[in-house]
Formats: sequence, structure tokens, C-alpha cells
Amino acid sequence: MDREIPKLAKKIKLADVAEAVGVSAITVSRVLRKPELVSESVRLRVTEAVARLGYVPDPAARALASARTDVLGVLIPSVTNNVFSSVLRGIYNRVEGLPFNIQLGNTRYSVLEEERLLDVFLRQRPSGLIVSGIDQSARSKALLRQADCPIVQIMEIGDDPVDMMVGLSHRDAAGAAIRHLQARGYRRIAFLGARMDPRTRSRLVGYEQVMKEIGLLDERLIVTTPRASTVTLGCELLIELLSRTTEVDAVFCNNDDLAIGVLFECQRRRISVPDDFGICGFNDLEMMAVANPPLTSVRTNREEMGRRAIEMLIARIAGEPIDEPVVDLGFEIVARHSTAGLRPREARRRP
Amino acid sequence: MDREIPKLAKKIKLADVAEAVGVSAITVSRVLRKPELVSESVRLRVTEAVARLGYVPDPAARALASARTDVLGVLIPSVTNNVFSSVLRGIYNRVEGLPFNIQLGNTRYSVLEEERLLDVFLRQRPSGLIVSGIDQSARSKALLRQADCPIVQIMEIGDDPVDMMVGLSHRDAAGAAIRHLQARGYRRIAFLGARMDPRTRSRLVGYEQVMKEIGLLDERLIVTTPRASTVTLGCELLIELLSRTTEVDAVFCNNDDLAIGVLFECQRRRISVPDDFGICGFNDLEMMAVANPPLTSVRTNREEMGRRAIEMLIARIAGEPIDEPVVDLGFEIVARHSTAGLRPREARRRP
DNA sequence: TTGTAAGCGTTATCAT
DNA sequence: ATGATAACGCTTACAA
Repeated sequence: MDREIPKLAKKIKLADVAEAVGVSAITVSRVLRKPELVSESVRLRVTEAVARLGYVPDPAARALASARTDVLGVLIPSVTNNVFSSVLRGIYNRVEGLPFNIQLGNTRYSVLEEERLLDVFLRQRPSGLIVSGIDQSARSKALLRQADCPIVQIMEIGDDPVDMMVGLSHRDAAGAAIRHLQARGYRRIAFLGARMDPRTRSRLVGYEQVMKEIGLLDERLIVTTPRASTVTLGCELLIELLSRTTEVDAVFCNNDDLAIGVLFECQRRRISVPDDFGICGFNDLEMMAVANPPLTSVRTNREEMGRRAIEMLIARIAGEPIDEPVVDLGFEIVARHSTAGLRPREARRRP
Repeated sequence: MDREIPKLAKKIKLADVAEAVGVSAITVSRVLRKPELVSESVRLRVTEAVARLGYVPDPAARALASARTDVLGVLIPSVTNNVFSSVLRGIYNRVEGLPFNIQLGNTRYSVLEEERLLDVFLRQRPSGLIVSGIDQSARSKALLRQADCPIVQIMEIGDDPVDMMVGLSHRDAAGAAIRHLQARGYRRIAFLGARMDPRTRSRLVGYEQVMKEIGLLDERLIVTTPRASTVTLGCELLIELLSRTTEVDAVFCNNDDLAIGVLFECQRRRISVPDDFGICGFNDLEMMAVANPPLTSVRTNREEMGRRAIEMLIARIAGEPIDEPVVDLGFEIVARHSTAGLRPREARRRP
């Protein structure tokens, strides 16, 4: 690593600051971490010297000596997925200005990678940890339970938190979407699902429950794939659905990308939305409101989820008691024109 | 942090393994890092003991003793932006299986935050660093030049790499897009730009150069905003543009989100694409190919960019010489129906 | 309120 | 090929 730029002046350490001020190293350390334990005069002189010399603590030395870091670990299954981007935004926004650093791990929907990263992260003795989902492997759960830092599971909620949880019931959210479609007069309501991760499966369960309740469940209306969801896939799944049966008058898409794809494909096939066909997405991405027509979706509070997760962590780090270890952030059906209801005269798509 | 689960058995350290095998700690350390320096018999016994005891090195102790970590730092301005998600995917894919860990920093398009994170990251003595863009502040550049690890600037290319670069010329890419529109018969070509980060500005320069060259530059056709780009903003910018002048027959959007918004707004206004109005985006997101009509865009090799950046880092870490410190990944105009050309009869939009 | 001494777990250096 | 010893820079525990 030879660069033409001269090396930095030798790195300033605690001892250098201590010497400059004429106190011991531990006093400088205290000024930095627990200033209230140090007399004002000393504190001021130390603070001044720290600034003047440009001292900054070595995180590795700190971690080694204190068995603690200022890292908040965050494990998510995808960096590409909009849903997690939003959560991350909430996390980064909330942590700004706090003395913590986010360490992001990308599990890529792989159980093994999640276990590996959990291992890597925990070994660094983070101040807190955020993990996605509630369906960790047995090994992951064991690691989490042994961790000596607060942990928040996000995205979903359930009965058996490793420590804390903040999320929503995807089953209920999907169920509510189906009831919305039903209330608007749609009957033959299909389910399009991609990726089929635990949350998608929960939504499918919610769909099936409600469809069964209202006596409309038909397996042919359920089209799923393990492939990652994309707009293109939305088109393809609609085509697959219509090839199975033309007796469909609405579709609940497991997420908004699929819904946009379905919309484009409907436009191409001159299927009128919502007159002949209703479309409901999930997540309520920004673009849903300005599509043509605007698309109904299920709003989830993803930024809020990230924010709350951080707040729960820092509360626990500060030793505050947590009244609610499991926080349900709920959801909201954002009804737009795409599910305004079938055309009065005849509730059947044109071929 | 009181949990009901019993604490882990006391953490195994180097000395424990050494004792179990009957060698010294440093020998165990060597087996882990430079096995070729240790005799086979000892190596085998040590390896066995490491596995049996479940020993794993403490990263903080390692970092403190060796002044080096296995961290590859990555600084990006946004976790929400599709462009960076793709780059990240390339990075994570390429680094999989290698003995490095990605540490992600989110600068949120803030110079100050970039400087702060650079500071935080460099203090951890990473094995390598990837930073976004080539327009770092003077202070950031100074920090980078003093770093004693390899560094890759990604997204753009320029004359003065801090160390290495991999990206493309956004000016040329935008210029090529404009020439494409011109070749298809469009004349009154507008520019819609959001965020106005350095790359967006480069694209604007490319647009202006080519428009001037072909004698078509008209300031009224340039609509920009500092707001982050969204599909909604695409609609709004088109509305703003049309309120300034109806003498427009095509639009180059600074990115695909804007282009999708423009498309939806055109659909609403019954502006026929491409007959009355051409649309070209930038980045070639997956959805462009299946929009209605499919939208022309400029493909950039974002995953490849991430991959190459990692490869350049590990080559340098391995001490290999770099033949090309600045890698131009180029771009490609992906022509689709949205720029098929104006309707033969009359090259004017309907009101 | 401040300081002393003893690690924290690993690796660099120098011996053997 | 292997080992003894001294860092690495900080914090904990205890003392004064």
C-alpha cells in the first residue's frame, strides 16, 4: 500500500492525551465515557486536549477491554427488496446522532448464511441486534438466546419472541385485503405469490382462511413460485393464472411489484381495471398511488418498524424496562381505484 | 440482560486450544493463519482440537494485535435507491466464500456523514474500502489518501483516482441516449432530473452538450429538482414540463422511476407513447422491459460494478499488481418501443 | 475524585 | 518448526 502521501502523524492514544494534560490515562477514559465522575476542571482540560490533539478511541482496544462494542447489528434477507430498504431507512434515521453504528448483514434468504452472520455478529459483542422474521432455524435461535445483548425480531410478530418483536400479522393483513375485495363485489379472487418466504406464506394462509370462510376458495386461483418477485413475474403469473381459468375477477398480489406487472399485462390485454378486474397489492410502495389506475394496496409501517426496533434496543441498553416486548404495528388497506368494484352490468372479464 | 437460558460454557480461547494440544498459543495461531509454517503432525492435532473445542478467534483481539481486520467497508449514499441495491448485490455475491465481511455505511447523500463514516471505518483498519462517486470532499479525499488500505471509487470514472475506480461516464451515457432519441426523429427532447447528485449533473452536462451540438438546446426543456426521485415525481415533473411548453416530443429521464411516472401520466393524459411522445429512462430497471409500452433505457452494469470493485480490492490485498486502475464498464442504450419514433403524419402531441 | 495494576485475546518479534 | 515475551490501546477492579 505505498502511497505518495506522507503517513499521518503517529496515532494519538489515551496515554498521549493523559500526558499532555498531566493526568492518568484512566481519567481521560472516564472523561470520555462517564464525565460526571470527573471534576469539572479536569474534565475541561481533558476535553480541550482531546480536541486539540485529535484523539479518537481505538474501537478494537475498546472492544477487547470492555467486551462491548457500539455496534447495532441488523440482519436482513435482501438488500434489493424495497421492503427492507424502507426498514433500513427507519433504522438509519433513528440511529442518527446516537453513539452507535449500524452493521448490516445480508442473509440472502439463506438459513446457513443467517447462522454464519449471527455467529460473526455476536462474536463482536454488539450492543444490540435486529433480525428479520420470526422463523429462525433452531441453531440461530439458540445463538440468539445465548446472546448477551437485546434483540428485536422485526417484520412479523408471534407468540414466542427471542427477546422483543415489532411487526405485524401478515395473515391478518392479507385476510383484510381479501375482505376488502369481497366487499367491493369481487368473488373469484386469485392469489399471486413469489419468493414464498415465511411472510408470503402467512399471507397465503390469511387468504385461504378468508376465502374458505366466504365459501370461495378454489385452488386453481392460487399461483405461486419460489422465484423472487419482480414486475416481470407479475406479468407472467397473471398469464399463468388466466391460462388456468378465465373465471377470475380480481387478484391479490403478494407484493406491489407483482401488482404493477399485473397492471401492465392487463393494459396490454385490454382488461379493464377495475371494471372487469380488481387488483390489490401489498406494501403500498410509493408508485401505487400514481399508477394508472391507482392501485389498492396494504400499507405496512416499514420505516416505523425500523425506528421502533432501534428505540426498543436503546431503551434496553439504557436499562429501561420494556412494557410491551411484542409490538404490533398493524396495517391499513389503502383502497384506490383498482378495486372500485366490477362494472355494474356483467361481472365477467372480456376475453 | 438476564435470560433464562444458561450462559455459554466459558469462551474458548487460543490458550485453551494450545493447552489441550500441548503446544504454545502462537503455534495454534499459526495453524489458523499460516498453516504452511507448521509441521503436519502438529497442524492436524491443532485443527482437530479447534474443531472439537469449537474455538473461534476474537476479532477485537485480532484487530488490536495485528492492526488489521477482515472488514471491507462500503460507503453508499442511499440504501433505498435501486441503483445501489444492485451494486450491493454484486458486492455481496462476489465476496461470498471469501474471508471478508462487508461493512456497509449509509452516507445519505451527506458530505458530513460521509466524512464521519470514513473516519469510523478507517479507524477500524479495514482490509479495503469502496466509496461511491468521485466527488468526495477535500477532507474525505485527504482521509482516503492517508488510508493504508486499497480503495475503489465506484459509479463514476474520472482522471484523478484516489486509488482505483470502476464505473462509467454518465455524461457520455446521457449523450448517447439523446443521440438515440434524435436518430429516432425526436427533436424537442426534454430533460427531467431529480436529486441532482454529481452523476445526475454529469448526465445533464451530456444532455446539454449533445442538444447544443445538434442545435436543439432550449432551457425550458430542462426540469430539475433536488428532491429524491420517485415515480410520483416523474408525474409531477412531466406536468411541470408541459405547463412550460407543449412543444415537446420526447423526454430523457434521469432515471427509470421518473420514466415510469412519466409513462403513467402520459397514459392518463392520453398522450400516445411513442407516437406522440418518446420516453427514455436511465438504469434499465427490470420493469422497463414489461411496461406498456416497454420503455427504452440506458443499461449500466451495476452488479458487475460491485463485483469488479471487490475483485480489485482482493487483488490488491493479495499484493497483485493492478494493470488498469480505472475501469470503464460502459453502458448500453436498450432501445424499446417507447422511442420507436413519432407517428409519421404529424410530429406534435395532441393537447 | 483520581490513580495503580492487571488484564482483555491475539499477533509480532526475536530466539532457539 | 516452535516458543517466550512483549506489545496492541483500552477498561475493570480495586485502592487511595
